[in-house]
Amino acid sequence: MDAKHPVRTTEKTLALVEELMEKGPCGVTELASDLQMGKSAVHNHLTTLQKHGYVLKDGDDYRVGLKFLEVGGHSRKSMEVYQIAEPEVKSLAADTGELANLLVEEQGMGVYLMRAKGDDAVDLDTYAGLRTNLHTTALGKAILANLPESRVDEIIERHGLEQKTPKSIGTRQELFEVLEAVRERGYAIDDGERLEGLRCIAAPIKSSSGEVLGAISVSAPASRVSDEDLHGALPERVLSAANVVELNINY
Amino acid sequence: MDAKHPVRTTEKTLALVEELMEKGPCGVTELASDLQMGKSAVHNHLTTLQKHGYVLKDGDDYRVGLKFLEVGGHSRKSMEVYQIAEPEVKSLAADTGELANLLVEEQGMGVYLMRAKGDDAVDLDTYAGLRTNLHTTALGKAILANLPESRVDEIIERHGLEQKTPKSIGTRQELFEVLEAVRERGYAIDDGERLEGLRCIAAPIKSSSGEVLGAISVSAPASRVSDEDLHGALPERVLSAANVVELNINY
DNA sequence: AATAAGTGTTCTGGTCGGGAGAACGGGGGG
DNA sequence: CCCCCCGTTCTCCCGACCAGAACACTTATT
Repeated sequence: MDAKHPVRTTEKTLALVEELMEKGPCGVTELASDLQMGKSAVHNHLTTLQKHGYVLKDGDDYRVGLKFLEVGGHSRKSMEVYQIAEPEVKSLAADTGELANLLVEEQGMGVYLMRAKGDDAVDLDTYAGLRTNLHTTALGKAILANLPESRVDEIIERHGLEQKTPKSIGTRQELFEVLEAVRERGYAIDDGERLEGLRCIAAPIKSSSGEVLGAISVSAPASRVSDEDLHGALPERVLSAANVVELNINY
Repeated sequence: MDAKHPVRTTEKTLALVEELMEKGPCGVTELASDLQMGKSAVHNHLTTLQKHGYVLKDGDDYRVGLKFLEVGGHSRKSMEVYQIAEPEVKSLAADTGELANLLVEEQGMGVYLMRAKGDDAVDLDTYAGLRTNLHTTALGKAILANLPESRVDEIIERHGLEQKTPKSIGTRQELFEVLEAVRERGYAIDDGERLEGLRCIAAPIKSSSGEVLGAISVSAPASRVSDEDLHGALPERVLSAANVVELNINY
């Protein structure tokens, strides 16, 4: 489903925003050379974005503005799965003392909708809105395990199976074996695949018709998660949270 | 500082996104008639936005995607005042049991960066990213009170003094009197101006050079805030939270 | 001080692409 | 079965995007 008649001007604007996001605040000339555009074009785009609040000027540098947060925040707020799961994720974090997360799938990528920190939680560099490859996290695996096989293949084709660490899943074969195990267990595990020493347990949120709406997880340092915990009390607590959300969504 | 050579194509894209945000998911024809554009133009813009994750297609309807949350979330995460104030706002909410907020000023408007709910917190329809006129909230008044008079006048000229409720501040004169009182007290109050029965106390966060970086607040139903609390224990707790943030920002 | 080299901003014209309008395809209701 | 309305595709013309040059500053260097 590609754009047959892409609006090139809009694509330039978006490229500008994303470049500005990655590099942080910077000036017109630098952006122009990075994106191979003329200075005047960059300037026109930036002032247009500024006029509408999407970009701000700090002295001579430009940076992305909070208008994106308004649009994105509104979008998130209007998602049923967020509204219902939010309190559950918070209490999951409070009960376990660890870091709890909520992820949804969008265009084959995982998007963190929120994170809640318990009293002892590790501080990962995730944030609301962050995108990640589904096959690299427990959250993503919990979602993939509940998508039709054809859909999973589409996602592999579109985004590949990038290996973040040596432990990452690297082949289609390996992925499908892991997903089968997830389906049997009912929850997904990440034991140091994403980050050495970090253990993660995730459970899917499914609608009454069986469609996956997202996934909930808890992340904790391996030092606080014994091997028994990894397949005992912790998954149970995560599954129970996911279950409460499912019940509330399906009335 | 208006755009001298606005990129009209980009403005159409942005208008499309904002219309889509306000109306929620809807189809090409409806958007086209709302924005007085041709169907093909709308379609081209939407597919372009979709290609980059800013818009999604649900059946025949389009809706805004979470890419905005990624950009906005990244922008928020990179703000020093957010990084430092976030834990303080959370503990403010936990201590008081009420709703705590963090607001910053951008282009003359207030933008909520976050909200944290205590155990008894009321559930307002604010969300991270929401924009509000500064003169209508305690948070905004705490900020305005610490901006140069000329800046306040610019903001009045740009955004007016819209009256949300009959109690709202309606004239420049009235606003400046209120701001003077805020400066003397050190904190701002909203006693039912924004919402009948809601009381709100806000304190500014200032850098060592005296510049306002944002404001912190607590919102609670009037039934739980006695008149003594309104000028006693509660402001003290809010001021202390703001103070901790100031100390951490200024090292 | 005067110069040079960097910046962001403005201006203009040519040319490339955005978008109106018409045509297509397909799904749903009378 | 037909009709109406939807999203999508197509084509061609006119308008707008943007390269490049000129301008107005600030800052570093001589």
